[in-house]
Amino acid sequence: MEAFLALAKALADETRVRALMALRQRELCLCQLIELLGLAPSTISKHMSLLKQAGLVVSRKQGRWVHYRLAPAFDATVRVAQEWTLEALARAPVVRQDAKRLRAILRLDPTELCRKQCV
Amino acid sequence: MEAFLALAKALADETRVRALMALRQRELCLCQLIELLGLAPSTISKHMSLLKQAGLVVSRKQGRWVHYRLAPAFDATVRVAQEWTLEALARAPVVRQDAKRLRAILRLDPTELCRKQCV
DNA sequence: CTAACATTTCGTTGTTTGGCGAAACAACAA
DNA sequence: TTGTTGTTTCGCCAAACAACGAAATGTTAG
Repeated sequence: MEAFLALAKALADETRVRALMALRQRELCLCQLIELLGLAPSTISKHMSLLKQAGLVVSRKQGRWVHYRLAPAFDATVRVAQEWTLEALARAPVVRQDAKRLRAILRLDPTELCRKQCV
Repeated sequence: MEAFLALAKALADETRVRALMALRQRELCLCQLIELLGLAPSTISKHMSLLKQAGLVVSRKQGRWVHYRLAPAFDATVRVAQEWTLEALARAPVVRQDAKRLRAILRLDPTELCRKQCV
């Protein structure tokens, strides 16, 4: 029950599901998610931490950067939650818009991107 | 996105998913859910209203009583949400205990139940 | 009609949650 | 070392939410 509620709560916030959808194709580092979602670093960090605790994403530290990607779901409940979300939101306007903006963000140099955010 | 978030939020509360699980086999009237879940009538009513708005349950008015049952899910997103929940929580201790208590509630003599039992 | 009763709505209260900024932390660079 | 930088933690505030009781609603019984 606890694990299920953690999943449902993780999916009950628009910012978090937008982040989740952005990870569909590739892993992203926190600064890229910050740029995409337009919220404070501490806020995004907290959201990603919640998604991680629920088992929906995993993180990988590479130097100073933390990369997030969809969790390989060994657990059936997590896998169904992921599939449910991906399927339900694939055509949502916000998600499509994010996908477009993400392509632009990925064209930028990650280092420059982070520097830009520090201003 | 709105409909998805309504579903996720509806499933992000233990009382509501317990109610949902109790409706697996048969429809129940509000007073039976009140008895099962042990909360105030107004609280349960509000929870059921939320589940209904999300599309997870439907209600049927019969006399003074309102019966709730799982919604026949024509919408794929709703159906997957229902299946995800039913599958994930089928073996949860609280849910099993509720199922047991529910059998007792359904066995109670209507007269003794005064305000709680439905015909 | 009036009374009784199941349910809903409304207003209040205490808790949870999402947001931010400042400071702490961690990893690299000079 | 010292400074820079990406991320996280902490403390705070405002909004959202779950719970209750009282009052309103709607329905059947007398």
